[in-house]
Parts: sequence; structure tokens; C-alpha cells
Amino acid sequence: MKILVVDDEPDVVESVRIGFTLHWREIEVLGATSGEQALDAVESEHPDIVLLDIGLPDIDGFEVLRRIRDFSDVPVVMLTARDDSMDKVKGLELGADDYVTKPFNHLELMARVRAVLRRLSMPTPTSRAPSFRWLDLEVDFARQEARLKGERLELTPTEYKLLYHLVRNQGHVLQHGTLLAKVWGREYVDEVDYLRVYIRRLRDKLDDDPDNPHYIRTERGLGYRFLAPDPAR
Amino acid sequence: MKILVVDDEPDVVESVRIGFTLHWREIEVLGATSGEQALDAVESEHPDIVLLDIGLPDIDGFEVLRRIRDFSDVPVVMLTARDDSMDKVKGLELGADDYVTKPFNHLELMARVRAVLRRLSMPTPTSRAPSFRWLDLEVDFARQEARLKGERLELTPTEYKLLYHLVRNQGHVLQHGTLLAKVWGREYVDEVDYLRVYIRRLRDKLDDDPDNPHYIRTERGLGYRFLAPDPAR
DNA sequence: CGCCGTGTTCACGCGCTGTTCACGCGGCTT
DNA sequence: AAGCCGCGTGAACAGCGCGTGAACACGGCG
Repeated sequence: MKILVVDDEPDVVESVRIGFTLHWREIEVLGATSGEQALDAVESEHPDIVLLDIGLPDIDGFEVLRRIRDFSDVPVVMLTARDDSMDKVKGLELGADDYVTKPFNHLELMARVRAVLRRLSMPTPTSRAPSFRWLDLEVDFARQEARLKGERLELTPTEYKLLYHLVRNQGHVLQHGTLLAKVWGREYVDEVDYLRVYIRRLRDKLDDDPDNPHYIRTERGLGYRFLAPDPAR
Repeated sequence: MKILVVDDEPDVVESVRIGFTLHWREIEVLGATSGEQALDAVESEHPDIVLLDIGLPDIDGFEVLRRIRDFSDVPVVMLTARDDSMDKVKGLELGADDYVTKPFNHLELMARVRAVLRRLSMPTPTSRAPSFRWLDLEVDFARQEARLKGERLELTPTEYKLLYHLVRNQGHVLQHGTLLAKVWGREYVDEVDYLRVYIRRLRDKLDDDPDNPHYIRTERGLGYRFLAPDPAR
């Protein structure tokens, strides 16, 4: 288990580290004291969960969360000084998983962390295998595979990742930079070549015609969009 | 995090710079001592927030704010020597986000800045933007597309941007310069040709007759106005 | 050691889109 | 009434975004 604690006060990081290591064996506690550090750490260390303070020196905690969500689905628990319910709403809408007000005691914090991890690790055997269907395409998130007319598609890991993010944001434009960050990492934001090549390979395998697309539409000058049922009706 | 401080007194800029860099790591403080400099800096540097003095050598601070609002939604905190509530009203009506009277101490200033940033960090990224409907037209802000009678309109990015700003200000006249600044940037304020061409293309796609418009009305000598249901009746 | 799958890089060409310009009409000014 | 200005209209041009095809590097595996 690997936890990333983000707080501009090194003392907070230390105290969390001590608290966790005392009560939870086989845990690794990473620390970051700025937004940039946090983003780098999330990308390079792949922590299992992030505890994220809102008041950071460089980038606002909400912004950090938003940028994390550009390339990672790691669970995030927001930490904040005040019990501001507006903040809670903001955080949760941005994709936070829980919210803890400072000062907190470690037992409560650990309980929340465990709760979040438990909630997310639920294999969801009966509840919902969130596979996605649209026309002839079916994406099985649990198995990490896609089928076209029931036929399994042989996708490379990168191709699947690209399809996955497109599908998860169906109906919305994904801008070039966003897509590149999600699939290849934050430092690939300008490598538009990759997108051209991989979008093409995906369309080939999906049997999708760029001029009359059923799945992936090009948004010239912007990015790509996975088509969705018309919300107007 | 990038802050632009605008004040004709370089000392004020310096003192703010020192105050912020001491208490807030990973922050970049830009300075401007005139209104023109400020406008250029906002457009070229894209600061996260602007601290704007009212008394400037060339252009009045309120005027600077107005011009900034012609092409940018960057949060602005007004600085002023006097505690004049009229000024406050004026500033806020022009789109300022907060108001600090000089002399200020840095802790208060930083608190205000943080508050503004926190308050604004929510609305943009994931907020559920309501789609706009009027007659046969529907503009879906979240999906970045427009539909006419349920049929998707094929708009270029520029066309969409133009329509977007017109719709967002429905019922109000958008002057030529304002529209040009919002869509193309501040240095295009005099390129009225662009407007003529793009308004025409938009009207074509909207199936709108200039002589009997249902959507975009020409305000001769002024600009354009997106029609809105008359609230008077 | 050689083959194959995958990621990475590049060049080419078409069509879209932004940009520019000329013309004519209609209303307003003088 | 004449002329001017603002606007609509049509069209032409050029640059760029994107699709396309292909070649190469690299690592894993037989």
C-alpha cells in the first residue's frame, strides 16, 4: 500500500506518516509539499491513494485535483482547514472521493482512507459490471477488452487506453493535450503525431470511416469526440 | 501560480512581490506600471489572477478592467487608496472579483487572493453548464456543439466561439471591438471584415435572414445582438 | 539469433478553414 | 440629390490540420 500526502506543512506530512506507519504495517508514505511535486509524484509513483490539502503554495488544491484527473483515476481524499460545505461540493464534483477537515485525528483519517479503498476495490460482481455498449461496440472495463459485434478486438495496451478514455467521456470533446496527457503522460502534451497514428489504428480496427464516423469524430482544431446518443431527444 | 500586480508605484509591486514570495513558494509575480503594460501582460502571460490599482498614469484602472473583460475572464482584485464604497460598486459592476484598500498588509491580501481563487476554481472545469435553447436553436455548452431543430450544426471552432459569446450575452449588444477581442484576441479589434464574414457564415448555417432575423440582429454602427425572449412581457 | 508485436517518427497530399478583397445596396448625412 | 459609410455578399487564395502509408527502433520470445 502506497499513500501520497500533499500538504505545504512538512509537519502535517510527518505526522501522518508516523500515524500510519504505527498502525498499518506494509505501508509506504510519500510526501509532497507543492502542487507540482504532487502531480509528478502521482505520475511517477502511482500511489494507491492521495491525501490532498486544498491550500498549497503554488497551485490551488482543486486545480491539482483537476490536473490529476487529466491522467489518473487514483482515489483522492481532500484535506481542508475549514468545514466549508461549498468546498466539499467543489471537491466532490471535481472527482474527489472523500473530504476530511483539519484538524483530524489519525484514527478517523485512517478509517476514511480504508473506507474509500474498500468502496473502490469492490469487485462489483453483482452490482454493475460497467461494460459499455454503443452500436456494435462493447467495451468491457473489468476485463480490459473490447468487442465488435461480439468479436474480440485485438488492441494493444495503448490502443485500449485511448479507446477507454474516449469512451469514458463519450459525447464530450477531448482536446489533443488532454488526451495525450491521459494516455501517454503529462510530458507528451504536444505530441500530436501520436494521436493521429493511434486514432487511425483504432478506427481501422473499429471499422470506422473518418468521413462518416459512427464512433470517433474528429473535431478539427480541437481534438476528438466519441459519439453518443443525441441528448436532445 | 502566476500573479500580475499593476501599480504605477514600482515600490508597491516590489513589496507585493517580496511579501508573496516569502509566504508562498512556487509563485511567479509579474509587474506592470501602466494600463497598456497590464493589458499586454494579461494577454501574453495569462496570469492566474490580477491585482489592479485604480490610479494609473495612462488609462484609468476601471477602464483597464473593462478592456480586460473584453477578452479575458481572469479574476481581478482592485486596489485603491481610498475606502470609497462608490468605487467598490463600480469595480464590482465592471467584473472585479474583490476589492482591497491601501494600505493593506500582505496577510490580508494573500487571504483575499486565496479566497477569490478558491471561489472561482469550481465553476469552470466540470460544472454542469446548462444548454441554451431559443426557437429551433440549441447550444450545448458542455458538449461544445450546437443543434438546429435537433440536427447537429457543423461549426468551425471560430464559428462556435462567435456563436458562444453572442449567446452568452443574449439580449445585449456586443460591440464590434468587444466581439473581435473575445473571439480573435485583442489585436484584432479593428478587423471588422472578420466579423462580416463570420456573422454571415453563422447566419447561413442558422438559416437566419439578416433583414428579418430570428437570432442575430445587426445593430448598425454598433455591433451585433443575439435576440432573446422579451422579459418585459 | 531471428522473428514479431508495438511504439515512435516522418513525409506527402487533400480539403477545410482562416484570411483577404472587391462589389453593390441601402440608409444617413450634408 | 449626391455622396459616403456600414453592411451583406460572393469568391479566391494560402496555410495548416488531418488522414494516410510507411519505415525504423526496440524488446520479448521462441
